[in-house]
Amino acid sequence: MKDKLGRMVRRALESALASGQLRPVQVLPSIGLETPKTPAHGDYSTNIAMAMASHQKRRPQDIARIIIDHMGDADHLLSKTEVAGPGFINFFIAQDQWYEVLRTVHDQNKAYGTSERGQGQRVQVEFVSANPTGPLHVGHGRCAAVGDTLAAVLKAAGYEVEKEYYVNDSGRQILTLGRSVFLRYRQLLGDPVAFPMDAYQGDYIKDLARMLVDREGKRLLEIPEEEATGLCATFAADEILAGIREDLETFGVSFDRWFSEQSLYDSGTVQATIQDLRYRDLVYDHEGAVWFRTNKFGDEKDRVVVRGNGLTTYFASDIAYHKDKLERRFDRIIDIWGADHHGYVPRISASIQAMGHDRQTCEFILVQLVNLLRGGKPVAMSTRAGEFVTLRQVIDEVGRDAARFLFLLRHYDSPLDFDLELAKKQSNENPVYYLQYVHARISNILKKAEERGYKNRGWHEGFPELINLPEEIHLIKLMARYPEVVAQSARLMEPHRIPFYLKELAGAFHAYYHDRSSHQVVSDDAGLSAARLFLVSAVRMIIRNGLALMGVSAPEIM
RNA sequence: GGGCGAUUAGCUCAGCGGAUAGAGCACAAGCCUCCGGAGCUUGGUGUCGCCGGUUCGAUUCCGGCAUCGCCCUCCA
Repeated sequence: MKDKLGRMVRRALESALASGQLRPVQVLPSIGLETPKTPAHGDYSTNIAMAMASHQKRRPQDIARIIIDHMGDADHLLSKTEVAGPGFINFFIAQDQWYEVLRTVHDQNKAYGTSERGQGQRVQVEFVSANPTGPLHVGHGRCAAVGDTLAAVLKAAGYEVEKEYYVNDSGRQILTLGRSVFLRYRQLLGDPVAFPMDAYQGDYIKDLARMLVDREGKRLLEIPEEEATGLCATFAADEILAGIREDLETFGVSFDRWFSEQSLYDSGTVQATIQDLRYRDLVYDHEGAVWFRTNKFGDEKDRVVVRGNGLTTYFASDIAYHKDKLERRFDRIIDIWGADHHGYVPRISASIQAMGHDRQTCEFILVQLVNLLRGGKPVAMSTRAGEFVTLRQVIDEVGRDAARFLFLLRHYDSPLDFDLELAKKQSNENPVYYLQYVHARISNILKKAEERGYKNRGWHEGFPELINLPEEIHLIKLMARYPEVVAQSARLMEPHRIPFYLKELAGAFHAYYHDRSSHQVVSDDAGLSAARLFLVSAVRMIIRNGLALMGVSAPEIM
């Protein structure tokens, strides 16, 4: 609808320019169509006349009038066009055109809302990527929900999307993990060895040690400590990673690829990358360490890639990792991180640029922290002491649907208060049920309709023009906006726009549904019933499609 | 001290440079002979943190200031 109108305005503008009634322009201005807040301002409006006013040296109202005079409307899309306010052109869509929206929704069904704006460009979305040194916690859950939904939204917008999890299965934190497990292992076997503060404190370390005792007995005490620690590290990391995969699967998040950091060392990519940088004089030696000239590319200072002790930093493998990503020829690379990593952005951007790519190729989404509450009171969390509420616990307590939905109900820029009690409430304070309820309700209506002899097929044979109440047209207008919402969500990389839109649609439906005196869907009037079934089943499709983008189920009964 | 983000109704938050800034919660009063009350209807609030700038037009963009959060290791 909007696209169609946009093309009409463009043609009118071109025609007006060709006629000489408007001064020639270097480039055709882009035509912004928006949905006015007030219905009195039409279904769509454009500010094009005001935008051109200064260049044209004429009153916006005059320009608007000229454009309108050049507009053709062969399809009778519009019922009224007017110039209003300081120079807006307001368009009123003819009522019968809205029925087309219902047909489109039904014809496209699960594809309704998708678009081609991505033109098949390849996008990689990397998210979660938590170290395999402990279970996922709520913060990772938010990143998982945001990343998975963004990927789905981008896919719906015509991008080819790959989801990836970067596994930090190398480096010091893995050694610490191995050491922690080995110490717990020794303790379990009666060795009263001290457990230091810098080891991982969580109870899951003890569980892993217990598994090792069951599996290996005392064997690890009889081999060199370094070897034993290494075995513990590999064992623990594998177990924890398996747990992470399982948790994410339960959360409905799947990845196309799990990329191992260690593989970058095994293949020599890290060393090769540093060599390459050295060859191009992008790294230098200083005080025994090797530094990357990130400062030359916008970072506040240079960064160490090889420490004085000869070990590479996390940053070193991350450069190699991003080099690998770049070589995989994605058109866009999106990294989703917790906001506490924001200081890392400039150095990654710097390294992208240093490797000869446009720094814009890699985009970053920084997801703010999650404050976990229970009944309004903060839940104590300390990773250091190993006390945190895991994603698994949250899913078990409030359910996957509520968790995913609530994680998406804030712009990722804002810190999120996640209240466990609220998430469990089946009331109007908890919006996820509000949406699912619409789906269940309409499902029930359709079921009742079938029982009364209205066959599914028959709805299409109804007369949509019987749908003509203002509330009904309002619902259709909302439905017409859905593809724009998805496209916008993709363009701005803002998944939260989906649940906000769906809440609005759900509210409009509930209001419609409740006025039974004039809106009874299934009645004795067969034609009207068929038409209204056509309307509400379209609502159901959109609710289902939107929830699907968020990874939230659309139940038929609740 | 430096960086990033935020600041909109009592609370939690939406808001694509546009016209009279919205929603949910909370509070109050109503609504089931009915296709599911996990619902609906009706009530009213705002110096859009402050000061400048750009613009025909700024809650929106830019700069400064204030406040809050996070970060600032040869940690990951």
